[in-house]
Amino acid sequence: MAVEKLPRREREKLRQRQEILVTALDLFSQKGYHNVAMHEIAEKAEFAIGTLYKFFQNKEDLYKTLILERCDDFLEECRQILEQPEDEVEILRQYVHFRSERFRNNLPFVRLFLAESRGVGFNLKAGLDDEVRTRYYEILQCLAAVFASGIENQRFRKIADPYYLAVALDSVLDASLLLWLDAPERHPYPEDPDAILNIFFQGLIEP
Amino acid sequence: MAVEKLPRREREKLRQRQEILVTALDLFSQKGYHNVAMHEIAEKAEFAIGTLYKFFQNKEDLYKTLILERCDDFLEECRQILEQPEDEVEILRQYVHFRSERFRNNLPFVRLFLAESRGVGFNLKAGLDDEVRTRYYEILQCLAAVFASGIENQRFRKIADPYYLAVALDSVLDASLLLWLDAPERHPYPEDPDAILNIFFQGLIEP
DNA sequence: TCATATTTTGAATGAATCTTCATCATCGGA
DNA sequence: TCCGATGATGAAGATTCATTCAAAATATGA
Repeated sequence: MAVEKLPRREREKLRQRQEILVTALDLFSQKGYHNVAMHEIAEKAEFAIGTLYKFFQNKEDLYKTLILERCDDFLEECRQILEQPEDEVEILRQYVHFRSERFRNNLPFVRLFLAESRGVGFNLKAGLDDEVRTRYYEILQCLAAVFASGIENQRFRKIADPYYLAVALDSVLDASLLLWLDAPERHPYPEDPDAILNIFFQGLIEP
Repeated sequence: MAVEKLPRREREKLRQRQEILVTALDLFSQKGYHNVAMHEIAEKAEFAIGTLYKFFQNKEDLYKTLILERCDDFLEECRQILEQPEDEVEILRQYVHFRSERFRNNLPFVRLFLAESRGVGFNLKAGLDDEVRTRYYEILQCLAAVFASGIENQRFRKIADPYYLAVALDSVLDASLLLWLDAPERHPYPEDPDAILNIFFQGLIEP
């Protein structure tokens, strides 16, 4: 985004802003919105409290910005994968792979994202979840389109509504990643996307 | 539990306690732990604040009691269904049916339960989630045992580890119920357990 | 180097709210 | 009916914490 073109002072400002956001993300995802005090963020980020208020109107604004900015990045990447003109199975594989990696490398964000997108994030008075969920639905729609296309050209059997399949895949994906997160020694990180996809691809009951 | 045997005064006390718990559950599930004040619970339950402290040590104790008591009831009911000496498919049907009904009839509790059991409930400083999750894992184990038994006697194909199948079924179940909760007009309440089970029973890809 | 503009700082403020406890109301037996 | 015990009450105390803003520090440019 042509960050280099900005005057030195402006670049410096952006860097500070990022530093605050990263620190805040860390703390929020560990302890939850209400268990993190502004002075804690300030201290850990090595700024004075007042400085936080130069960048963000208030605590809620800081939190919202944090979630929504990252949410947009994340969902844009999902969209790019899902809208490739590729073979449906291949797209699903890539999608599962991407989500897994994202999960592994952005744990702090993912924890908050899950809370907000699942509608069980009670952090803000006026739920942020609406905004996050609206965005999340768009991705589910993209994912549903992949299933629909697969059914259309008869690669998939129509075992359920495409949107419903999208929801199911996503929830299984998140659940299996949470499993790994909880007990990495017992549940290995799912390197192979097919381990997850097989649930959908292979029927459980003997034919 | 032989409630009738208690002296009148004791029964009266229990009733009040229940009333407080129900009111608190309602509020917590609507607004989240930190957005509910003790005076709010007191007012809505039509008691004085001091009275709440006759029954519970503090706010955290009230919340924990609330969750854990109901959690135990809920999980005990799950266990009874899962441990029947029945046909595996039939058990799964009953389980899905029971969970759906429980969801529909105990929305306030379910929202909190999901938040705590999924490890995205940031309410208490010293996470309640550990205690809820330990209990939840037990149920997943029971569910896994059903899958294992089905695989054992060749009713099911071994498409994945039983515990993993349990996690997958549960997450799809919750996701599809949340779908209904979000937009009942678009996503009808899943009356038929098979609508959910089919995802597992039928493979997606054309053989 | 100095005067001015800009940025950073963190102590002070004040609002929210958990918790306590002295006081008041109610009940049961004499 | 009266009295002591038990239970209920909610105002006041204590604490926590988001936010402000006057003052200090730093940067800019002449």
